[in-house]
Amino acid sequence: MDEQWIIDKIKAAGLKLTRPRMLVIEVLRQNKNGFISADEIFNLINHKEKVCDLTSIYRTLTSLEEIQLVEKSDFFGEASQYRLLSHQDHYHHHHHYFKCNECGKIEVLCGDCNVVQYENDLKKRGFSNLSHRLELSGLCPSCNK
Amino acid sequence: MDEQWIIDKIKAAGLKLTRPRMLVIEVLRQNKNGFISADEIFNLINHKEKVCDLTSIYRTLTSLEEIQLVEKSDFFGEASQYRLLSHQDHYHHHHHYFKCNECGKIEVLCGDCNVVQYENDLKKRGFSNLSHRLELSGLCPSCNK
DNA sequence: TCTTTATTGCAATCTGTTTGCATTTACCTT
DNA sequence: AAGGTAAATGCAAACAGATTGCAATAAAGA
Repeated sequence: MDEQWIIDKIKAAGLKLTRPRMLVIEVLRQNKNGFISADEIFNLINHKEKVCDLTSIYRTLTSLEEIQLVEKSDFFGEASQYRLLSHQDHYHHHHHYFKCNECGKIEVLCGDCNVVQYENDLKKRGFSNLSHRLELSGLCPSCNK
Repeated sequence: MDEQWIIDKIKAAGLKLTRPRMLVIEVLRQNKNGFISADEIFNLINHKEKVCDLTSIYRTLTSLEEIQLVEKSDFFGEASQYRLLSHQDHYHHHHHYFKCNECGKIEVLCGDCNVVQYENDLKKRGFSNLSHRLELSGLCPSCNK
């Protein structure tokens, strides 16, 4: 594992650099930009021999989410999916999601967010502290043939 | 129960007018425009004596969702919530949702949908069959004081 | 190396939901 | 109004995803 900033961030948060954590991070890194479930992480880590418990994976993911290294997505009531936030994500934090109905893959869409207009209208109606989540689905370019 | 169109719709779908179904619909009707979980429905129905099983409530909700009398919402990984679709909803079917972080209530927001622009951009990039779901959260007008 | 405290593995538990199956009920036919 | 049939029910068991308690272990500062 190279990415020093990840290690720095973990240490800065007062968390220990343990084996399960390193394994989880390594899997997340290899899954760059994609989402993956706790169970899938578990299977990838343990496919040769059992080296890490599922419980520890959940706990690791929760910790890493707390220090903003990981983002959790609950997409349409299915098992939660996780992804490693990139260095940039920390500063530019808002995303939209696309899930393909064919291959099931979840993509992060980086683009303009015109929902902000909508939020402004709501503020005028008395709402506050607004945040939102936009989830799209359909067919992704590769399944759309 | 008055609303004849509900009964008509159930019969038209070839479903029987059973007691559990009537009870569930009655609860949903009294909860007009709001979302409610299977468990809450169960408790409302059975608060005096047990007259209907939770299993039947789930099955009823599934059936009613299939014939588009009920809408299901999986909000941020919590228990699924359901609401009765109004007569109009059948014809004008797209909504956005707002969940208050304080009181937990989910509201249906009827308003313009400027996400359509965004979908058009995606179509140009090869995506198709797009649909979306917009979930907002924050403080609702009554909790925002 | 020693000590402390966080973290782990395991088993048990939980919540929300679904399934199998024998019994019951709505409702169509007569 | 009674009877037959397929659909719907209740109950118990199973399920999936996730969390918790606790004793054993391991990371990292002294």
